[in-house]
Amino acid sequence: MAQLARRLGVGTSALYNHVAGKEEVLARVRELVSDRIDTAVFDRAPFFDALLIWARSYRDAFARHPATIAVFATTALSGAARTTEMYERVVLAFLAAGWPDDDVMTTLVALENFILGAALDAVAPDEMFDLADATDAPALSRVTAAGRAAAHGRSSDASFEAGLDAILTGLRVRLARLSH
Amino acid sequence: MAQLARRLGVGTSALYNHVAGKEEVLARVRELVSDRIDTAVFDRAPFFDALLIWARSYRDAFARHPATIAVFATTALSGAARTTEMYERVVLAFLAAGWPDDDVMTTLVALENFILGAALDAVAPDEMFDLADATDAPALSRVTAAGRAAAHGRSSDASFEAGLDAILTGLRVRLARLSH
DNA sequence: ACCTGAACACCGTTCAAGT
DNA sequence: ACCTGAACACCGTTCAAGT
Repeated sequence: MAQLARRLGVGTSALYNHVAGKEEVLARVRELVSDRIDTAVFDRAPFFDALLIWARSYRDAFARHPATIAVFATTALSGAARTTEMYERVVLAFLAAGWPDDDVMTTLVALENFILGAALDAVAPDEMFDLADATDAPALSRVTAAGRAAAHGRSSDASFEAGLDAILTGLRVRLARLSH
Repeated sequence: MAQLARRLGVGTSALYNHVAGKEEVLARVRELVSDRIDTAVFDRAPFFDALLIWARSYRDAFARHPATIAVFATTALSGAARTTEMYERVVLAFLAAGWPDDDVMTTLVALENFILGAALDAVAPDEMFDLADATDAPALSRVTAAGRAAAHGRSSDASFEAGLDAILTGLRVRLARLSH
């Protein structure tokens, strides 16, 4: 709140004329994040293709607000109407794809878990491992170097795409299994 | 620090005789978490079976320290020898399974992203959606109710298992593809 | 309707002073 | 070697006072 007020060139207490407190500010930021998630894609693309686009926009939207990811992941969404709207659209896409009612949320949350974890990783420093420890971990330092050389651009992007590809492959299998 | 000192029945400043600051405390907790992750399983079980056990113990270990998940996911590990040790063991298992050098870290981090996201979800309240918003989102509230009825126990566990199953299925396909 | 400024109960960190 | 207690620069929130 202090930081926000400073950015606005105003006293901290002035904020309380507009919001109830820190919690409301976070709830509103969550709405801004939700607005950036592309749900319209479910209208124009096949389910699994749309899921890929949706997941990418989801991660990007959250990565714009690093400090809030953990808060949002663990805080119940109350008074976040536009976020609920986003969920409703995705749930409808799952159902239209033939997903069984009792497995939609389980699967959606599983996918979300990966997306939020990847959003955290996206805002992490690219160099997670010290060179100091490298001598004690030869295999780790070797594959880290090999991975960095292979991945053009941010390695966090490569991990996100790899994980997303894997989980969507697995979900195709899951859907086939569930609708035996 | 204040909370920790209070728990120890000591003044806050007394802590600085033992640790350099808050950051060192967090680094040490990270080591405690790493110690709880089962890496020995890679010695006694086939790769993908071991990966399943490892991932479960990883999530459980982190879920024990909710407040630290986001910090650990975004903070470089310096002076975390036992955490590096954990990574080294897992990397060796990937290599032994025939994983190509330049794709080990990409895949490992992808899997970790899911695990950390699931750990965040595990400490979140079980009721994420208000009943108030339910009227505006009929499909969401229907599948939420159906999911809760189907999942015996915590729904976050069901999501973790579903996601883990999907991602491991996808990784089997990925390994087969990479070693064409 | 919206701001300021003082006040309160908190933080993490430092440092002189004690034993 | 390890603690206390005061001090400092921060937090989020409340409230009386101003315009």
